[in-house]
Amino acid sequence: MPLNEHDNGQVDESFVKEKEAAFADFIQRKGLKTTRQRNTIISTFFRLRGHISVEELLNEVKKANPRIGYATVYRTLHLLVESNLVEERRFGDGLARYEGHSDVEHHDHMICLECGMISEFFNPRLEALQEKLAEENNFEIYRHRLELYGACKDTESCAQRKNKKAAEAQGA
Amino acid sequence: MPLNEHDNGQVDESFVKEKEAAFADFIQRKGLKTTRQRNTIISTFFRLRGHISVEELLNEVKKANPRIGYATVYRTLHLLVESNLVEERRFGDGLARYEGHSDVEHHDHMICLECGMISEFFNPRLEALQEKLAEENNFEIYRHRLELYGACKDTESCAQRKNKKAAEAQGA
DNA sequence: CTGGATTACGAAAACAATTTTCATTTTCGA
DNA sequence: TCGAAAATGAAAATTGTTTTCGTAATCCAG
Ligand SMILES: [Mn+2]
Ligand SMILES: [Mn+2]
Ligand SMILES: [Zn+2]
Ligand SMILES: [Zn+2]
Repeated sequence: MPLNEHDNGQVDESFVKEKEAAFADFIQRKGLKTTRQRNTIISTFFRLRGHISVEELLNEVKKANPRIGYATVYRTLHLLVESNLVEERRFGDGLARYEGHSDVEHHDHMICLECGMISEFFNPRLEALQEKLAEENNFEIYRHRLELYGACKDTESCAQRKNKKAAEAQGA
Repeated sequence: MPLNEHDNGQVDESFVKEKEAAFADFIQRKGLKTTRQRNTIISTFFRLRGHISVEELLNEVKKANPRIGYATVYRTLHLLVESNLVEERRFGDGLARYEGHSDVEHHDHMICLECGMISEFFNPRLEALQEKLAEENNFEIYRHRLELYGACKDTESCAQRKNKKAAEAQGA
């Protein structure tokens, strides 16, 4: 079951330019070198939406430059994470996913196990409660991850699909 | 109420017996066979505390029977998970960990990135709040995971160790 | 008790995601 | 422009886990 993003829509150019500049800055500060490949990769990455796997990214990158390989994509993603422009996610399907949108504002995820939809949410009370619990345990939080796995109850309901499956299993 | 990893106490025999019986039941119901190896593995597993990796378990198992191999340990752990006697966890270090204690009561985790300590907590308000947020998003939760990554602030403080490291990085 | 179909075992091979190696190319400051 | 340092890409290596396959153990019908 692929974790699909049901989100089309365009990314605006100024956003991409901003990220490219921030990455260039990071590269500079670290004394690394600007390369054609890295530029292609980050510019491609920030034009994509959602939670992108390495393979997805490489496929897109290859459209611009088919000679770019896995290693460089992996390496560049590590740099993006190190520069705080991108966050790595793992939703339990065995592959790393990367997201660079929503400006590194923290958020958590709900993952529909039926259709793969991933939605994001943020709730200050929830965050505060975590801090409170950490405090009580004499613990200092650097970061956290909260993932809700389940099914959407929307139109065409994934939750219903799940029930049907359960019923079939009974009958069998 | 954090049960921490460095807890040494003994596991009481009745607990182990109970789990062995429950597993035997499961094996029976599924029409599988009772084997010496599986018995060794589960009996070893339930005598261990904490969040056990496959390698840790295999090492212990080999003390009882050195001929048991990885494949059987993996296979038996899958059965334990399927039977709901054990839960699989992944705390981001790339390996699966298994826990069978605390009677499958749900709980979440705080992981100290300095000393590796894992403590467990449960808070009904936090759980309720998640349900409320799911409801608002028209989402049905099957399960969730919440992990707080950070540092303990106890004696000898891991948090302090972290600060020292940061200071050194500055100085360099 | 068996016989023998069924299931399990274990060593090794296969896998999948990711990292590393290494020969070659590119970058960039002196 | 030169050359040290860094980056690239193809391929090999690594890591955690799963599968294969020949052999062995289980267990129930007879
Ligand atoms: Mn997200
Ligand atoms: Mn736990
Ligand atoms: Zn859905
Ligand atoms: Zn600690």
